[in-house]
Amino acid sequence: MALGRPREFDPDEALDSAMELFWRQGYEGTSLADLTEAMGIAKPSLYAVFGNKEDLFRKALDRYAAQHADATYGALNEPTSRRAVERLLLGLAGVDAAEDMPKGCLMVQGALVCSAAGERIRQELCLRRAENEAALCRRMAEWRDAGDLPPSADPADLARYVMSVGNGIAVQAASGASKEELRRVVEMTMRTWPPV
Amino acid sequence: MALGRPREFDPDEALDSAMELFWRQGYEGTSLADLTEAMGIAKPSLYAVFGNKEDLFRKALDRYAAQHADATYGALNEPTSRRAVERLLLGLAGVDAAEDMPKGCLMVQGALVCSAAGERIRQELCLRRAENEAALCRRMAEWRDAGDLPPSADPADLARYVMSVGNGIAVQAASGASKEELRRVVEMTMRTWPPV
DNA sequence: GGACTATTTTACCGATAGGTATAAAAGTTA
DNA sequence: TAACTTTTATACCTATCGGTAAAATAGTCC
Repeated sequence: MALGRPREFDPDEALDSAMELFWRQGYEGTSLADLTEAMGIAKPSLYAVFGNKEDLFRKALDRYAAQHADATYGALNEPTSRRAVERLLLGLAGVDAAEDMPKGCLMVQGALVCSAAGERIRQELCLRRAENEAALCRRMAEWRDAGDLPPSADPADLARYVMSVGNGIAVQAASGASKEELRRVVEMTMRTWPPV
Repeated sequence: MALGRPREFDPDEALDSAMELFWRQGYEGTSLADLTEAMGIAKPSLYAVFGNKEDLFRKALDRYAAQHADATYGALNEPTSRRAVERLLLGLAGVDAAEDMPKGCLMVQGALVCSAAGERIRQELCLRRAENEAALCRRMAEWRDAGDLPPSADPADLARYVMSVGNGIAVQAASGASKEELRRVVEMTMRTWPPV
């Protein structure tokens, strides 16, 4: 096995570097020259292992989800909406304002708007955000049906409200807000949960 | 007066076109070719009247503020925090999801992240968002001192919380949320105001 | 009508964008 | 050692980026 010349770089490490760069500068704000320099490889190696720029971004997005976002969305497993929403928002605040990582959320600032060339990536991010909101919406319905939320509560409205706060936290983080400041935003949101 | 060949385009109309394009595609996502096509003028005319791309964006930002944002922030003149915050958030929702305009907020999505070349514009937007939050913070202190908010209320925390919801609404709008959906986010936020 | 002035059009600039062809290099297998 | 396979580095491709020089054009003033 292991035919041919062995690869000189670790694809996972290189993907981490690409992810951090996309996170910090966005999809269209990151050039292939930026990427190859940060990843420590040349363009042909990048294309051989990761495909084109769009493929690489999708792989970086998957890695972002696995390493940073998924644990936060594990909050949906909490038995009560209060504990879940608090854990979710605190998790987002922690990821968005971590000391050693880019500020903000890759799923928000990776391609919030873009040129025509980046439209497919923008829609991909829109879809992922919508999926997260839909998952939260389904859980809201379960909590309501279990009596954890009032029968009059609208699951879609509650999910959209929580994700609005979460996305707002992402913008505040990208603007330089500290983790402690964001924690206080979460605290104020939770002080009045549920808002019905 | 009026020496020389008369200008064939209306600078205000051209600036409106540029503003809408920056609003829809962001600072770096909008090329000079995009701009000149939408504005209906050639590059030398653009440079003569508006300066370079960065100058043009700043002028578009000023026009955005004058035509769309300033009226919303007039909500700060309301005598009570409840009326002000509700008017502010409803105003943002209305601007961010207006039918005939790009979705979202230029001050958020104009340059939330960018390449090194756009860093000055990103900081300019950060500064403007911070100024808006600071203005809201000052009003919160006044409302608190006037007895409209509890003495324990922290103006900075309240302002950051409101702007988080506002920025979250901007992201939701850019993701396709309708004005009615955003209106319900505001309603839930106001149902528990103040969150102290 | 001619001089003057500002705007238009056209063509162009160097730098960089994403992407690839080619061939040298570094291993494994026989 | 020779054949084979994969990755490497180098050089290059076309298109587009932001920005500008030069000349043609369309008005006003005398």
